[in-house]
Amino acid sequence: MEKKHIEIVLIEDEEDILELLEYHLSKEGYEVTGFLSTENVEQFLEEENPSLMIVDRNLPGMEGSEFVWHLRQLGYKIPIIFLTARDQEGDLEEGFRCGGDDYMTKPFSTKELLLRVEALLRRSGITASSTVRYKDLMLDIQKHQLFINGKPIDLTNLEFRLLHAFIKNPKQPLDRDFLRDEVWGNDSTTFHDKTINVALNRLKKKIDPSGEKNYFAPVWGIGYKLL
Amino acid sequence: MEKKHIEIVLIEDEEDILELLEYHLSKEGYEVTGFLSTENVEQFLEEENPSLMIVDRNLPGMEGSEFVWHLRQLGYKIPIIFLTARDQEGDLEEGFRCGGDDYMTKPFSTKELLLRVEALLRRSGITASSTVRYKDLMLDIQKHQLFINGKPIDLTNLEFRLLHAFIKNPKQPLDRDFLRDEVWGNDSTTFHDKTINVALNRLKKKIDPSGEKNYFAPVWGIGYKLL
DNA sequence: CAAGTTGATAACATTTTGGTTACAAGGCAT
DNA sequence: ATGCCTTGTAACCAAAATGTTATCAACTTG
Repeated sequence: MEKKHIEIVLIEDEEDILELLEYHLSKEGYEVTGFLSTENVEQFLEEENPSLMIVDRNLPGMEGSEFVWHLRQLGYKIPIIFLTARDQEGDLEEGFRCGGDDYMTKPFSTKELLLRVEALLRRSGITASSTVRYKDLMLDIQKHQLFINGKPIDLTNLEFRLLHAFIKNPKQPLDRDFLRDEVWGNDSTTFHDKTINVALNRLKKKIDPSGEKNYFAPVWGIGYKLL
Repeated sequence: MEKKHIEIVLIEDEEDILELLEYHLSKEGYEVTGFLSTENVEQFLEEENPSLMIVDRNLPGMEGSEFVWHLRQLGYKIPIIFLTARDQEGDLEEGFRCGGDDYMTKPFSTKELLLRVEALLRRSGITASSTVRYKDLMLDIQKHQLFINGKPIDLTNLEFRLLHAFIKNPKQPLDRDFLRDEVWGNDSTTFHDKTINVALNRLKKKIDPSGEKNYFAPVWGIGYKLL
């Protein structure tokens, strides 16, 4: 698996399990840092900026949930998955209450953990894949390349930013001010009314020359929306 | 439990379970809308703007995961929790792959479901529904769109502002000066008496062409009110 | 009921906004 | 520098929204 450049912190006092999880997560392309206790983790968080944490509830010294609560108090918003050997509801509730996002009971399947990691990263807006899709449009963020039903379409820089803005907010009317900020940058003092019209027109013509797909619809007096 | 003004959609074909979950979620203060199949759900999503969906994987007609995949293709980002009676890893993987955020296997504890709902809402940043309602009128502020009994009605900008002013102050006579300020903006120096009449007339005709609903009533010498 | 005032409605005029095209200015690679 | 590509600007037209005016109906008051 290729590198994803997504950092995951793993806190687990049973060394076997720690190593096993490190192995599987690394194999998936995540950059994993393992800890046997909560010690030094806070310092690590100050320096690095990991995307997700997997924490055992049952740790020596400070309890996992207590530690997470502490982090949340400090303002850390990092997504957290709890692991636990116990299965009582009280524990589960405590785990969620202190700010956990997901909770898995040992023994669990590695596959499920990986899926939950992925889902949580997705929901948190940390995209492993560098592509965004909408209907038959697929936008490769890194390559600045659009694919329509797999067919590559070259976009200019402006067209790319514009389409990206719309795909990020599908079905929503985006008003002209928003688009000006998002696509052109708010620094422009002189900004002509029709600049957006023309830019969108060019984009429409490029991604749908025959005009049969109707990707965009004008919202009168507001702006445009992606259907 | 007091109202939270958070809307949850529930799709589950076993009526017992549907009712049970509706009961528990309502008791927590959520506004729940239950469906026995995926039918009509898409239309519902167009009109309302729920914050979360709970979907059975095993539905008559369209599979739950297939349906969710479909929604994701259309650009819906709504958080989704899957329910399933099955327990094979393949199913679980499919559930996450098609865009689910969490996955619970029946039988599960209601408590855990509630906790997971809460955690997912927290992580998603709860979107307070941007709608205003009055009787069978529902105004979606973000979409700039009016729905009457679920049927979308396109409004012009002026009509939208006008109706918004009335829905914000239902049953209250709004005088012409107030409406001028609120809807037209107080900067207009030349403002004809009949402008408001004509504008409201157009609005009335658009939202109630047959004139049977009688949304508005004139208040002689003052202005109008929404009944 | 009569007169005056206000509202409803329809037709028309004006203004605002979007679509489209052509052209010009600037950037970038050869 | 030359030529191509990108992007902004302007001009024009079309469409939509909104304003204006005129006429008639409804209401209020004496």
